[in-house]
Amino acid sequence: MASGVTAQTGQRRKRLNFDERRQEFIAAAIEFFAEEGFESSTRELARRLGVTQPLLYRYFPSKEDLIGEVYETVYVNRWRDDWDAMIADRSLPLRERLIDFYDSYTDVVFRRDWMRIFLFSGLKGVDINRRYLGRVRERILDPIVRECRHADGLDDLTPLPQEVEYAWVMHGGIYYYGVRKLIYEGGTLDRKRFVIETSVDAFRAQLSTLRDGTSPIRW
Amino acid sequence: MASGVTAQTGQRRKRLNFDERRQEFIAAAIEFFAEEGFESSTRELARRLGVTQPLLYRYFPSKEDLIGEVYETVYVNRWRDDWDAMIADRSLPLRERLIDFYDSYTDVVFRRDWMRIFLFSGLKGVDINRRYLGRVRERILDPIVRECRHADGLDDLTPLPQEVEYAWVMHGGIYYYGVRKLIYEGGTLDRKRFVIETSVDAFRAQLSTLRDGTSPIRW
DNA sequence: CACCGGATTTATCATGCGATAAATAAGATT
DNA sequence: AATCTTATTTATCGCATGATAAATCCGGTG
Repeated sequence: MASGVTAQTGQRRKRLNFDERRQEFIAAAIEFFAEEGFESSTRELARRLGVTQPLLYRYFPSKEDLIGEVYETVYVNRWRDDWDAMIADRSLPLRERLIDFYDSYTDVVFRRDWMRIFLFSGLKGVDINRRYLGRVRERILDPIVRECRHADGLDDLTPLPQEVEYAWVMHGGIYYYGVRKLIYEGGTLDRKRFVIETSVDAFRAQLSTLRDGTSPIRW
Repeated sequence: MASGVTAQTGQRRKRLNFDERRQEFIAAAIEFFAEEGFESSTRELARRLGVTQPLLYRYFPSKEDLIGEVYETVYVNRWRDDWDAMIADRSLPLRERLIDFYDSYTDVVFRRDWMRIFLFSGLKGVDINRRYLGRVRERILDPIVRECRHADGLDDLTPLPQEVEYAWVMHGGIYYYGVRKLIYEGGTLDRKRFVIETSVDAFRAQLSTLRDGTSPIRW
């Protein structure tokens, strides 16, 4: 088949420069590996792209390098830098901030490709998942706990370990809603708003009782 | 190498009957596939068992059949039938029942092999995950909500959809604690008890406000 | 001891994989 | 129009995979 003509449609395609073409391949790789797993073949990926398999090796030295680009694009590029500000903007009520943040955050992660890539790479034991979760803790959960402490009139904003652990539980509860709907049930996210509001409210209420020691467990 | 002598140690092994040998293979397959994924080779599995690869086909018609046995053993055989009774035993306080149940439930699912098998099979899109979650809902979450309604003095115990959805969130929060520790962080579960108690307490408190409509969201 | 039957291994097939080298096609440059 | 450049394809290598058939081993039985 001639170049500049896609395999599937036979349509003429504009010739892209190296970087654009590379990005096109990465985008297709995300979709492909998210659905089929990283063990799927470069031949099948090339077939879906309408090119031959050796062409991929013109743009990426190895399959593992291509997968690395997939990680980078999904985990790093989709992270939104305004999340910090959303959480910390004290001109708004804390409840509103947390709900707005999780609305925005789940717009990013409640996507089939994001979740499946995350699950696949986590099972491979790649270090990037650990790094991502470290970032969640530092830039999301710690700040949330700090804002809660501030809203509750505490002077020392330093998060207690049990506060962070419980923030993980709230976070996980919301996240697992997405996993269940998108990965297991294949359904819609029409109760996302309810889940976020309920989780945030329950978290805030429980966090105080956790702190002032009325909870039966202390560390 | 002669039969009855393991490949690795050269030790003599007692000759097992067909069913015992089969179970031995399944147990090894669980460990192996949990760690390496279902795409890993039957040759490597056989190597770890100290037998040759074609021997597996004496006990299982195909790799897919062996994997089916893995599912069956992990999902069905490890389910404990006394969980229903633990949740419904009204001679004990509800809080205690829920905590005891989740202690027991997480003893089963907070295991690296269980979780990884579940994640791998879920990503494969096998139907067994959906069936498992259906069972969780019917035999765990619905009963929990019913017991909460009973404890709150309601006559109609029929769970409302938002009650069940929120029960899923609590369940997911606890579950995700295990995933995070066992899959991503590779750490210990030393805060399991705290996570369960906090989640259960927050759930019970939030469930009432959810029900009597003080929550800002209604369906 | 001789023999039978099932457990296990050896040998092999067809297929698919990641990767590389060489040939070709097509747009850009002069 | 002729030439250069590079994107893309064709051909191929070495290796691993799931699966099958035939040979071999070995414990149990007479």
